[in-house]
Amino acid sequence: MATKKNYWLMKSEPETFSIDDLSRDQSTLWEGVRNYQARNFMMKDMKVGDEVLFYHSNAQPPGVVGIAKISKKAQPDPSCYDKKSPYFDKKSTKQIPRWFCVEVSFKQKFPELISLDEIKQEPQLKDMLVVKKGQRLSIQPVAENDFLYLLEMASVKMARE
DNA sequence: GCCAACGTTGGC
DNA sequence: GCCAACGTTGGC
Repeated sequence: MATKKNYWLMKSEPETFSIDDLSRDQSTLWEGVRNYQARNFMMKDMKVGDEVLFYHSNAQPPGVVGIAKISKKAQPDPSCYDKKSPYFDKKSTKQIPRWFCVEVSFKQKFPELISLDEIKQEPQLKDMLVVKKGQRLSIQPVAENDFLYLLEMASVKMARE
């Protein structure tokens, strides 16, 4: 069992749930993940205290808008039992839940987003999954170095203002 | 709105 | 277990 802190990138469409929504609510259950790879990251690898790059997808421009942290480990995703929810899944039962979600808490909103384009322009960040073509996973692991480098980019921007 | 890149489903 | 058809994601 790893004790070292892990880093992640989590995508959300701002029209559905933005960094401002998280800032207002302070914490949220990350419901609606219906991809096994993403689910497995939440179930197996995410720990309370892990830090998260909050990413706006389908946005103009798309990019990292702030920082969040994992505040509760994975639990069965309540939205898969809700017939009215777009995330309802009749194959998921209370006895054998198929989908899980973690709780994510607000940490910080960047004064200015780090756009996908800027990330692509940094040779340092070329291994980040988010810049790779066809990488659609909504939850991605992030290397510590890349996480820190991105924070540095955010603080440089801050200082410039 | 388009479409490439995937992931999932279901017939066989 | 293969694979075609279909659905989704998400940048552009």
